[in-house]
Amino acid sequence: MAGKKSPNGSHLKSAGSRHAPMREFSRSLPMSLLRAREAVMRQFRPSLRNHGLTEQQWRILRALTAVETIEVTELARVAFLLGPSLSRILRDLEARQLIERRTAEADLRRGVVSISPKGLKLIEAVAPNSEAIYAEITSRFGARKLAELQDMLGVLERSLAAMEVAGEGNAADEE
Amino acid sequence: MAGKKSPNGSHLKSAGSRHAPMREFSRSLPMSLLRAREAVMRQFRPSLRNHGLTEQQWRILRALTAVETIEVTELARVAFLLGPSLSRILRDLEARQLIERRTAEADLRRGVVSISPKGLKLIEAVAPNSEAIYAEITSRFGARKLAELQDMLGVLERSLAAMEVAGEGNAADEE
DNA sequence: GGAATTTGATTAACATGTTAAGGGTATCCC
DNA sequence: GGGATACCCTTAACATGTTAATCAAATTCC
Repeated sequence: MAGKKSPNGSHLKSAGSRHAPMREFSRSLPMSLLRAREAVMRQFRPSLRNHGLTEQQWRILRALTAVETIEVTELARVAFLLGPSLSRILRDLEARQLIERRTAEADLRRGVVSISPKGLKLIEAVAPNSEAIYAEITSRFGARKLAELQDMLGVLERSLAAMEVAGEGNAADEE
Repeated sequence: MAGKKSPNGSHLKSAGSRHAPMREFSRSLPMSLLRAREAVMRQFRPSLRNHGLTEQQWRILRALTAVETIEVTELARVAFLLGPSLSRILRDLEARQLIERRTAEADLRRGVVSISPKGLKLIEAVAPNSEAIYAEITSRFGARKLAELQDMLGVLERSLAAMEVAGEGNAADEE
């Protein structure tokens, strides 16, 4: 190892700082959620990468295995991707022949997507490994605690959904 | 509204599908964490945006207010950003004169960063609104439940940290 | 003390996140 | 029935995520 590592590489501010002691940064809810999610995804990424898939591409293919066909808008909702990201990814997945698309006869604006045989084959190659990793995570953290955590996340999500409109007229920061 | 909205825009697969009933996609842990975090960040982004800051830029400035100076590597750890992202953002923040940088005298490889007066002023302009939003979230979800949730996230994180090395030799997916 | 190695930071290249704008269809409604 | 409107999807533009490669500086080790 090069260089004697300084204790932590930073100098704390003197007590006489003129700022309120804001909530310790690393303990904020967004950071907690970000770190937890990253800790989880770090487990999956190598396996996906070995199969030439990104996390988002996997999400899409994975969602497609549950249905015969699905409209683009609905797919965006299910895979939790924004329209522009989805457009790009579908273009690439189609070029790789992992999915098939056509337009709805009844409404030419709508696109309809389905997974291809080649896509299915890929999913089947990756799924066992993913399942094993998921099982290991469940085992380490505890199945009951995992279910409890997901419940809480769901409640949090619904709690905040109510704020969407309520906090719209928040003076101070409007343009 | 245009077009009669189909029930859900997708057609479920027939019961005779040849695939195991993988865990319902939207209930996977990664998706739960992603949706929860997005629900939280959706509350903050508009305010940050009104001040010309992205989420990550805010994280960096926010972290800088807690210290007099900090080395780039340590900042990356605290703000939970990868080196390349941090490099780009620091370049931009420096161009906007929101931060100041120099190199460590003892080790010319290391960069040392601090927030500028202008950066501090910006933080002080944004912080009250962020605090108010955070307080509203806490109030809606419940302070006790929030603390409990963050505990669980911390435990999850540490549970998975142990997997990093253990699962390295996982046959099947190696190159 | 100098070659080999390690380290800190940046750059490169590609994929996605995010917001705004555009283009083609479909619906409203007069 | 045709202009206004709403909708679906895609492009555009810029910022970040992610991995690999690069470059300079510092260590190691002989």
